[in-house]
Amino acid sequence: MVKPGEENETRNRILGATNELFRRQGFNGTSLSQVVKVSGATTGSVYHFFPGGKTELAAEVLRTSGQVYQELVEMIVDDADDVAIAMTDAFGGAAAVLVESNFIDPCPIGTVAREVASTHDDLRVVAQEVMASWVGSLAVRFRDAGIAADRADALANLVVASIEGGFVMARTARNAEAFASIGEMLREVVAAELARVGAR
Amino acid sequence: MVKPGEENETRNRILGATNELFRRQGFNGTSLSQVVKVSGATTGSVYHFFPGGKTELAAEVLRTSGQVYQELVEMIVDDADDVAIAMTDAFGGAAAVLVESNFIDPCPIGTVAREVASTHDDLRVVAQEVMASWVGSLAVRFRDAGIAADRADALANLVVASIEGGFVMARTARNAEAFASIGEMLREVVAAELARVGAR
DNA sequence: ACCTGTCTAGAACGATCACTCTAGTACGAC
DNA sequence: GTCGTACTAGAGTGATCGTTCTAGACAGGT
Repeated sequence: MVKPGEENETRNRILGATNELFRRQGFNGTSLSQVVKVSGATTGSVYHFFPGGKTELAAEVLRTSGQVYQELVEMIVDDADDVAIAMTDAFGGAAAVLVESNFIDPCPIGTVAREVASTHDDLRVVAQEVMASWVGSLAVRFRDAGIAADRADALANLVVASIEGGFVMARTARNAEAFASIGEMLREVVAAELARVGAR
Repeated sequence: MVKPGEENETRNRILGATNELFRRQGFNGTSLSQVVKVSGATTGSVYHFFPGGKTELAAEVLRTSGQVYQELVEMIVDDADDVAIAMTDAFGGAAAVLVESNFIDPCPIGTVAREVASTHDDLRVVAQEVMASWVGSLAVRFRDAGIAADRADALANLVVASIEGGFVMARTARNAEAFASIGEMLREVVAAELARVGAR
């Protein structure tokens, strides 16, 4: 019996395996038989924990991994000397992860979102909520640094788009140099904005 | 009998149908039976023109649509008053296409690239060549506007990443406002770079 | 001891996948 | 006319897909 709030180990193994498989192959490229094999669970367990099947499983993967990424970025920003430096910290860290993982996609959300946006509206909405949350979280921190609300929103959108696009490019080229250089450009852009508002 | 260099109509219908299907559903989400149905061709014709099957068909779609996009962007840049204005022109145009097409993906390359980068290395290489060509084409135009080579490269990478990431966000949110705002931010970034080199 | 609910186990289902194969049509060359 | 090539046509292949289903294991609560 699992107490409320407590996490089930098999369920977590299924989520972890699916996350990794999505990052390599996307949603349509990943079969439940692969999930069963990699996670070490059985078909029965998968449908026990995710009665809605592959779609429900995917939704949960997007939500959990979206939150992990948000918390990671927030930690990086809050630990940095200012929000401009945080850009190179975040992009540099992600670049290192890309190289270490042999250019597996660092994040399943962008891939899955683009695959299913026209075919699985429920998954599209989940991905949209996750991305909106990222943008909102970043915008708050830009505002806290003294940047006006509308500029903070525009900046946050640019940063999130650059991360997603940078993942595509780095993964495709199997090379993270361009990715790191994007982080450096964003550092300059944010720094210029901070200088404009005479901040910090 | 098709003369050399002449284009075959059925082949083009197959390519066009596959392009559209990839933009809605990606590579793994699109079946050859769908391609056959939408194009009005037959399985025999598909394998006649693309003996390598789905992979060869996909490679050809990526190449042709990559070239179309490159020529479009080059036209926009060359028609604009300067490379900064070209940013809002390009992003504004793409935003309009997004809305008109009901947020079908404007471009199959990013989606397919991310799906298959770990599983179909030949397709990954094709996508990489296409993206590298985009970056190169943009970088040349930034250099022509007086921007130093390394800055031009970094700027071009940022722009291409922002386009790809912007597509993901707009398609997921079914809303192109953030996409257009990214174009405006890039216009400012490029304009600042032009001002720095005292150009044009 | 015996429920009850949670979770595991995996065979089986019909549908669909990418792909192959054989047969046929259309047409220019000669 | 009759060849050869380009192309169309679609039934058939085995494999694998997402999902369902039945059966059983294991744990408290009573």
